[in-house]
Amino acid sequence: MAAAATINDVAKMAGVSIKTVSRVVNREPNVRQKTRDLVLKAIQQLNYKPSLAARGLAGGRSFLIGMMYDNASDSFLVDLQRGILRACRERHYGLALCPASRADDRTADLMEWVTSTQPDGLILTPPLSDDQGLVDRLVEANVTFISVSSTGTGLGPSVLIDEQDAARAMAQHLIDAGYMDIGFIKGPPDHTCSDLRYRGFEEAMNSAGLTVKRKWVTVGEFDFESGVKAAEQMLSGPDRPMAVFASNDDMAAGVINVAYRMGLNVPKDLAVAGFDDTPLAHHFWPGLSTVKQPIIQIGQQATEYLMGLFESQSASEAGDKKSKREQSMVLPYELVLRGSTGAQPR
Amino acid sequence: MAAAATINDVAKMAGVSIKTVSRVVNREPNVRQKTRDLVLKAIQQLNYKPSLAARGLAGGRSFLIGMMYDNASDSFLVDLQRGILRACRERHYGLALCPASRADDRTADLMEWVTSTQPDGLILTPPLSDDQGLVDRLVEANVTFISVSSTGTGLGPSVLIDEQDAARAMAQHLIDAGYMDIGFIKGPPDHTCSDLRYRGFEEAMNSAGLTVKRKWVTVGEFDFESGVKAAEQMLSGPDRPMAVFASNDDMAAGVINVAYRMGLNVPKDLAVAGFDDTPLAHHFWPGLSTVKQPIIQIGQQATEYLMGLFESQSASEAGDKKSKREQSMVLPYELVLRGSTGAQPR
DNA sequence: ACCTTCGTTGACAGCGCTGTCAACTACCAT
DNA sequence: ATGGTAGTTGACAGCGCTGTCAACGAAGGT
Repeated sequence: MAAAATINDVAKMAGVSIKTVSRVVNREPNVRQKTRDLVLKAIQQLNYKPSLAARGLAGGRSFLIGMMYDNASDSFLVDLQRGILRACRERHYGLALCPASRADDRTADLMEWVTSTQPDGLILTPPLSDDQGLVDRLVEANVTFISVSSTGTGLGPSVLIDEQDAARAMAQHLIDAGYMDIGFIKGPPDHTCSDLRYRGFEEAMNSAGLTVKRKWVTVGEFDFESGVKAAEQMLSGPDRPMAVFASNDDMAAGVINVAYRMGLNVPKDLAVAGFDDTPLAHHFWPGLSTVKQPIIQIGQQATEYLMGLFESQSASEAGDKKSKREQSMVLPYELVLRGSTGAQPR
Repeated sequence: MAAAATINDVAKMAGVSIKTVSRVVNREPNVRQKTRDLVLKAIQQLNYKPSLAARGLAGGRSFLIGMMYDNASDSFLVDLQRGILRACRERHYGLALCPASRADDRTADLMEWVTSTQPDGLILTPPLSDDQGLVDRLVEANVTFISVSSTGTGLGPSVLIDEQDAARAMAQHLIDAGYMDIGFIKGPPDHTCSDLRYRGFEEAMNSAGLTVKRKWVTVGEFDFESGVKAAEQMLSGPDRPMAVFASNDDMAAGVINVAYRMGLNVPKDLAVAGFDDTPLAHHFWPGLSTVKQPIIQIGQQATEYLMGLFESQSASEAGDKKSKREQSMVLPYELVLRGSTGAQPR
């Protein structure tokens, strides 16, 4: 393993003290431009990379971003990681993963992970970001965090899309395509997005003068099986909807699956729409119309925002914690229309 | 943030020196059982977790396992991470992710990541584990690594299933089910498993006295689109196979997709088999018959093996590097039979 | 000219741990 | 007893970096 250059080498080469190098690396103020250039040049020439371990040990920080997740879809996790890593790489941060356990006392487990890993900031994915108990403990432990794809509990900032508007737009698309009788499969109530997506659907229906039939609204678990179950229930009676809007793709896949089994043609006999644009969505025939969240971007932005948070926090220390809270960053979604709602064949 | 206990606290509580605590934490020999118990008790009571940063800095190690990947399927990545994390957690190691860039000089990029992150060990996933250029550079840089789900280049150990036998078994299943004319979609040639899977298929065909028709063997890219392309080609002529065995699920999904479009009933008109058991496989109707690799277990075992490697390496230092090489660990696969090959409906 | 203030820089301690090495304790064979 | 060996423990330096604080020089006010 090639011996990596240390801060000492850089200092010697630039003819300054190691402290000055440290200042340059950390973008601290009060370094003359000339000196800074000198140091930067030396850093480049030696291909110097600061040691996370040493920085962490000396500075009392870990240079780690934590990502806590549970139960999320694989593609969501991988894309989010991609975004986070992209942001981390520039600033020489590392990513520490924390999959939630299935243990009884999950919150305690997670908090133990936090205190033992000591990440400088934490990214929460749903449904953890909607877990009031967990969030309370995090605030109490003074951990800087941000949630993604969820409004969260109102106790931390978040990066997300306008879920309600996205659902409204998709429902509108169904209505525009001539589908009047539309069923809806909600997500589990512990995800705040479940409610928002439903409200968007409702909004579109109402403004089109259509009524939402109670018996065509069911609750699922965001997984394939619950989509199957919901569809079986919704499609079995003589009075069945012309379209089903599922709160996510996995459940929509379940609906399509049931439709096939019942010999229904999609989209002729039944239109189906999903949410999330998982790889699944375009592997189906016909392709599944869905809402695409810019997950990678969400991950990257959330990470950058998070870093800004704890860097400013340690600078000003006490004080304006509250001012930073409750802020959220809304990114644009994309309606992806495929064959399952009668759009172009793929 | 609750102040975490340090090694000093533990030492004081147990009435020993910090060095002894260190020995216990690191499972070093030559500590009396009585002393060890005393220390362990103190560790438990204080809920002491050693600081990765300090350990790394002092010991010249990073306590990080690196995971390098490129282009793998999301579910593979997430499951592998799960396994690795499981192994890491016990031993207080961290996981550092390194997604390969699309850059021209990918190898240089990866090596830079290695020298800057300094993981104690590296886990390579296909196709990186089959990249001779990369592996050579790793050996040269004296990095301890292991590959998963791939025989690799013969330069490092690996943890995997018997791909050839698995493919043989699946092909045998098709033959037993009465399918005689079977097409095959290979994976890309830079994955060693592509060849192995094909050989297993060939083996089964030959031993059943069936001939492999050249025009029914195509090469794909392990993605959905290439499955579509291969299927279109294979199924368009008047002389088409009764079954298609695709080297992975994504391509098999492409085949099923084309079958639907062409109005073919699966499995009546066309049986389809895949490989990997991605979530996709049971989201389709009918369910896709496939081979399940115990990915989580592979990740865990690979990690444990890897740790054993570099721990023994630093102990004996020079010497038997070669004896450890070329070893591989074979885990059992599972044939998952679903509707797409005429097995029970789901 | 003087003192003040601010911007710029470096000396130095120490973060929590491990490696080295020396000391000390058994215990065995002579 | 005597020496030798192996097992057990602790003192201490130092890993690469940052925080603190003090020193220095330049700019501005009187």
